[in-house]
Amino acid sequence: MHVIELEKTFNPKDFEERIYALWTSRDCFKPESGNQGRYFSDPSQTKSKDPDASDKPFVIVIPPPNVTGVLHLGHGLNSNLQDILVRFHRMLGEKTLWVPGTDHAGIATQSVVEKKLRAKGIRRTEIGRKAFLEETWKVKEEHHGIISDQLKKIGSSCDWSRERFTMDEGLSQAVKEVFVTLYERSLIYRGTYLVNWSVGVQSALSDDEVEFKEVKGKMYKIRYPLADGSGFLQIATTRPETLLGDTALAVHPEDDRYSRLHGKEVVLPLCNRNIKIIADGMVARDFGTGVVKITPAHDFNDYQTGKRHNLEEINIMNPDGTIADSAPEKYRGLKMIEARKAVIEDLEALGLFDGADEHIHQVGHCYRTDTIIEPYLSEQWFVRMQPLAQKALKALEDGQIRFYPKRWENTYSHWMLTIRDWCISRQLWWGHRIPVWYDLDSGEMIVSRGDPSTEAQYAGRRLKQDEDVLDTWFSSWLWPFSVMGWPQNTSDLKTYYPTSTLVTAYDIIFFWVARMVMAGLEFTGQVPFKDIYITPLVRDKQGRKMSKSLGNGIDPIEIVDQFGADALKFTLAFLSAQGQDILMDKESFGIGSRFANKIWNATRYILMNIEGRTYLSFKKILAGDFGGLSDIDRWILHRLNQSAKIVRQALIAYRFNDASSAAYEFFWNDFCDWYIEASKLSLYQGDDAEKDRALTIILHVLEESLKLLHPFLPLLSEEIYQRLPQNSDPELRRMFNRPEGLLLINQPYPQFSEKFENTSIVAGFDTLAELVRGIRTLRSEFTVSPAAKIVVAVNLSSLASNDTDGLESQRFIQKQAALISSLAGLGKLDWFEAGSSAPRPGAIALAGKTWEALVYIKDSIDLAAVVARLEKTIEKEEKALVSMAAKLCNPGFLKNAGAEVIDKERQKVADLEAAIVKMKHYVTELVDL
RNA sequence: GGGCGCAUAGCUCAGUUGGGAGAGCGUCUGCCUUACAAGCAGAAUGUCGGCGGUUCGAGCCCGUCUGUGCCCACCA
Repeated sequence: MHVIELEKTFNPKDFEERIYALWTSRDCFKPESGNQGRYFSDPSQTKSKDPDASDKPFVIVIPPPNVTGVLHLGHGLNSNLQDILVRFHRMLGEKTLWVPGTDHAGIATQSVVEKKLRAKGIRRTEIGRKAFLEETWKVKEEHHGIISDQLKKIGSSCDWSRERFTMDEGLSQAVKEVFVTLYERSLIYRGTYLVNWSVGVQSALSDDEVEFKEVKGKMYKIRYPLADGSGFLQIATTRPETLLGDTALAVHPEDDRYSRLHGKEVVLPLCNRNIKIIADGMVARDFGTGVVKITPAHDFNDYQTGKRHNLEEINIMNPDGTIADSAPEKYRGLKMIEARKAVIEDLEALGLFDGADEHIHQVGHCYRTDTIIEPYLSEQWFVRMQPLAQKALKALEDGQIRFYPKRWENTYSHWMLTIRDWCISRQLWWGHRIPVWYDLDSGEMIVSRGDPSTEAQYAGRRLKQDEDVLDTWFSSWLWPFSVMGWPQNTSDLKTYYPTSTLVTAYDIIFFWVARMVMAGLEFTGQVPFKDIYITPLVRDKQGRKMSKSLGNGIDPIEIVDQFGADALKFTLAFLSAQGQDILMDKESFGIGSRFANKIWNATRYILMNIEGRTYLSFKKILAGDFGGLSDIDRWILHRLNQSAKIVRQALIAYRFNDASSAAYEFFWNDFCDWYIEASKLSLYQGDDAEKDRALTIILHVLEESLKLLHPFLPLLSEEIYQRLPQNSDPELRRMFNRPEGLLLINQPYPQFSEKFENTSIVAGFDTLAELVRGIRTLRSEFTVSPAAKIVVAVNLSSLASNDTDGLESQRFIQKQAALISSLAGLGKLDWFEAGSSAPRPGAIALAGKTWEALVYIKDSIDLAAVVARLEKTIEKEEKALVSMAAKLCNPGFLKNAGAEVIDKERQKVADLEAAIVKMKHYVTELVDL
């Protein structure tokens, strides 16, 4: 065989970039490449379809990261899980597409650019909208490559030829189309309402963009003198400065304390205006004094109350958060917080301030700038959400969409049920400008897909486009179909929409997931995806979110540099238990790193042995040629078969930790620890024919393992796959009619097959493993050097009948045991009979379920320790026996448990009893020794 | 105030139809055994948060309490 040895030291840097470049150079990530879709698009294809493969393409659209952002570990996790799914489905033979792209992220990006300008002493208002946007596009272009390069660096198999940006030409078209259509369907309206105003951004926000935080504040008690001079009313407020905009006081209609005051007036302190006392059910009688100040323009409750009572709405705030001219001159221009202080001081001077109590309450903060949200009266655009929500709710009820884990469905429906209209206008420059024009003369409003100012129809009219832009999510919610070319009926749209699975974190279920379902249903009549996998959140070991301010973030690229992309990917998958946040630090990546190293070295060992060997036909070996399969071969093929089943089931159920750990356990525990060790019998001691036979099988199992592992360690598995002789040697490829090329697009995913199922072989293996472990433990107890050869007499007569196969198995196990546990030799089979109570002097007896052995160790140093250990075990087992036996005496158990269960229990008790008897027997012997 | 999670080995967590408790890391012991010391072999470690219930049988089902985290919500 053609020899390619692996470098002694595993270094992912040697191949990661090269392998990724190889994939892209062959257009592997395009759904048209390789074997993708082979089972259904080509009628002449004779290969049978994978039982787990769907006839439809498998499609994922990436949750577009912020274009000016950098990859954080959350992206790393998210992209990795998508990559695993995509690679798995690709190998199932489905046509597979993963669409990458980025989001223009209005507020975040504009802030970045503003900050940059400010560093140069420039304000955006100084350079104007046009220049500012040019600058922003420049920044976008500079940054754009960062995220995609980082995604490439972690091995993401996205189709880069289909990369999109939320503000590119096509997507802008989609946004306009949607805006105008919704307007035409009366689902978009404009009006003056109280909205969440971010003073930091100086823009309106949607309800979902407000984060409520617990704040230690004060409850101020203020006197409002009655206008008729008959006294005063005390009110309590957390925001005394809004007093300047009060237009009423309210009491509960049935509150006897105040019923005589309904309709009377109080003098608004500091403003010298009279305001009415109204009765309204919104007032809680038992809170404070039962009197509430009403400021319709600066409080959401008061706004509603104001509407009910037709109160005046006095806006006392400027967009920048300072007091407006509608307030008394003294306070104008002060920031709200400064005004608070001034108001309290002035009230105190007037004897109207009754002190303040500590008060903890929830205060809305801007999710981007973390500044306090002010309710602010302004003219904005809104989407009427209820009609959309109804459809989206029904889609969940009908089972058209499904969340993993399922509990997020409650979050989704709860949001849908309590939904309010969506404020979509933002007072920013960076974003999709609202496609509405106003005739400056007539005031007419023109909502248009095109640009009316260039259309003949509007020639000669003075038109001005709405100054505002749309909420970023107004383009994101179209993502699954806009990236496919909608509103054009493109072939991509027809082929790849609706998509299959959405992979995202729970913090954007409202912002994004829910709204995408709405938009999908409204504009395409279909849900945009069927499965929604909600990823865990990555946290530090203390359970805190990773953030810049805490400095506890982990840079995925740093991890790639230190451990390799596969180590990053494998570790994240391994730790991704469904519905459980991941707590980790840098050291956690040792899991993946060590595993990758293990795979490398196992392969290295195998490749070191191929010099001069002949690669045989695995099929023929299966058929019994070249000596056929040995028991241990049957066992590893059985385990591989089982593992393929487990991994597949886990991936289909989005159980990434189960999938990756099943593959891990198979490779490390079964393949490396046992099978490769056992192979040394053949590779070191066998004749040429045996070496060829053994190596062919081991290469086969290795290759299957690489396929199994590919979704989790794509770069490494591809690299090694390329180096296996059956793939690197053109002659072998021709001879065995093997596909040329690449693991990721040419090879099917390992699948379960009945023909490799072999439960009886598992029993044989268990005997071997038990025997070997027993001998190893003894060695360890007696501190016998691993290099020292010892003698063991083994009796396996209870293992199998005396037919040829049985004897063959016994001999095989003996040889394997001798090899794996470094024995000098083994006694003759017939030397030691079952149940013999007279072991030779100097021997220590061992026993398992189906075997007994005598281990000759002359240099025993601590017999007492062995006896003690054995006695401890006996004690433990006897306890277990008591409870198990009790079960069998329990009439209830015998009556209610199934016959099968009872039989199983009986067998277990019998086995345990026998084992205990044996152990006791050995203890006496040991003591006598 | 409502809703949803989580409490299992020193740490981080698995445990999918209820049938004698598991992994990784860490710890201890012995090994540089011609693939791997990023390794190998062996060992120790748990009233599965408390209490009660259902059941022949509960880490798993039900109730309740405690601790803890998140989401939603107009008590000024």
